[in-house]
Amino acid sequence: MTIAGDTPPVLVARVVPNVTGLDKQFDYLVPTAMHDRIAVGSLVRVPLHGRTVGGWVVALGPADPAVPVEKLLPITKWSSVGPSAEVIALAEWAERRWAAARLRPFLVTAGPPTMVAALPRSRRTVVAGAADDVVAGLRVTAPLTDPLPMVVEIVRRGPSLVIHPTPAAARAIANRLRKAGLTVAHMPDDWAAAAAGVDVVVGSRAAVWAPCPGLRSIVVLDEHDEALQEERTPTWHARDVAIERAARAGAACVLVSPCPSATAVRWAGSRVQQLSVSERVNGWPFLEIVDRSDEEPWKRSLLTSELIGHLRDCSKRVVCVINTTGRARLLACRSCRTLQRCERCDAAVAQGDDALLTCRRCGTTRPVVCQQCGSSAMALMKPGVSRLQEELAAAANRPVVAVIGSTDELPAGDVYVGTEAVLHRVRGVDVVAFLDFDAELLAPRYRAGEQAMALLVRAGRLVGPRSGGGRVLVQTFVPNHEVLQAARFADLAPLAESELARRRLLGLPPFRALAVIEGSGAVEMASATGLEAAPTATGMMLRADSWDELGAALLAVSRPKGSRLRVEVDPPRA
DNA sequence: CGGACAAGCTGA
DNA sequence: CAGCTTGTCCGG
Repeated sequence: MTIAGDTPPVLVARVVPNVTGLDKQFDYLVPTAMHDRIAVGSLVRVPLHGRTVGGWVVALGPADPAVPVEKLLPITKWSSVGPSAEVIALAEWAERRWAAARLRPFLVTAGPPTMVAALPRSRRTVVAGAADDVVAGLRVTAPLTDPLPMVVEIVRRGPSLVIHPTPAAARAIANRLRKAGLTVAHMPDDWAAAAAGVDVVVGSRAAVWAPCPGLRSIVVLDEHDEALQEERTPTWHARDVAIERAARAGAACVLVSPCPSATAVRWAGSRVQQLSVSERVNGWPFLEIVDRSDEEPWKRSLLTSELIGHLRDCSKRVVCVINTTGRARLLACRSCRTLQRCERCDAAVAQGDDALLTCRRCGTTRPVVCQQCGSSAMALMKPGVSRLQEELAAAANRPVVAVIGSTDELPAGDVYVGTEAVLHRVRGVDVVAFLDFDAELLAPRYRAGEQAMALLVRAGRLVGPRSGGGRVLVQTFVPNHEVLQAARFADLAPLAESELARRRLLGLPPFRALAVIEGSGAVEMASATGLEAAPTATGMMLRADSWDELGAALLAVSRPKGSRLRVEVDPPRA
């Protein structure tokens, strides 16, 4: 028999330690003195295995009758305000959605970058009006549409999260919203201000986890951009988190893109807002399609006369994009015409910047000598950036800068050549030329079409509107490809429809769920899930009817011990 | 993760 | 059998 007041109520906190590699949760006693400070989400310090570690409270409640209270240790210290209980629940959803089997990475992303002892005063100025709620759904813009008026209109209707894939663009949007008279928290630096309450919280993908009390809408700009997905596992995607978070909060999710992903199109259904025809046409750059299919096969060159015309016009700044690095990806002997292959594993050899022939499969290297006849004269069947720099410079009669994926300062120049990464590094360009666009368009990835379209959008933003003389030049053997036709006529609706039909037919997202498992033990783990599995070049591909089913199956199997496995749900490179 | 502890190998 | 490495287990 217990007498009320005799023993204080026992409050127990479930804590996720902030320790990498320790994917477990532990229960601790909440000392009476901390009852008013500790909430779900709080950052605390707890004793663990003889040391003190930081962690997050993810649940609070009475003691579990099955576990004697005497076994529990008390929380050492309250450290900081943390994510709200809603965000903790969202993280638990994401843990399953991306089969993470750990909460920590989501909590790190959602939490404050430095400890927050107390929240500042709320700076919210807008008052949510129930009558004029934001319409959730997809807004299809054009590459050159300024999204700010739309964002301001949405933000004025209640507390909002605005996500942009690029940190620099997010910062610029934050500044412009401030100028528009709104109170803004820019993530991650203004975490405490966001938690206290502002009109709008702005940031790149991690900001989808930001605190935002009274959340009314989430706007995801450039929804198609792959930078919205985390590249490390768990490979969570800010668009999918935004959709779930808004649904849970009863807020409106607004996805904005000139080239929405199939996922966005399917999610939106009939809730799609299009621009007017004139806004569309003016917002898309001029696309110049160079049809290479009637070239004589033996004369095929990546330097078409259309491209040379632009290169020789010294008033134009030109960026050439080719997704082959080094000097060549494929070579043939000029005297005996043998395709050069690896002497050890038979794969085709490539020529890097060092000029040696290297096997891209097994790494074997040899000097430039034909395996068949010993000649050293090679035809470059698939030339790369280094070789094209020389060819382009000769054709242009002016210097050409090769941009090889580094973070160094970009040398000044008027003509550049590089992989698609060059599109992130230059500005003020008149012409972007895709030398071999078919490598993007027809790439063996199920999202190749939308990825190719995203490149056209990026290029279009670099060159500006057709009225300013900007050009996106595309060299292709498939000029009638639906992606090119959609961009050319600034009308993506037919493309979206056929893309969805194809995805449905082939059982691909957003209709079914995909994951890849890579590393040793991949085959065993894949079969243990009981899901539909197929081998890929580097591992196993799994498929399920829904993300729920996929996540549950992946979490249910224990990883074979000693295996070094990497599980990617919704793999970014599939 | 990081400490504790057990099992396995080596040299005297 | 001390001294060392390697592997497995566990934490509230």
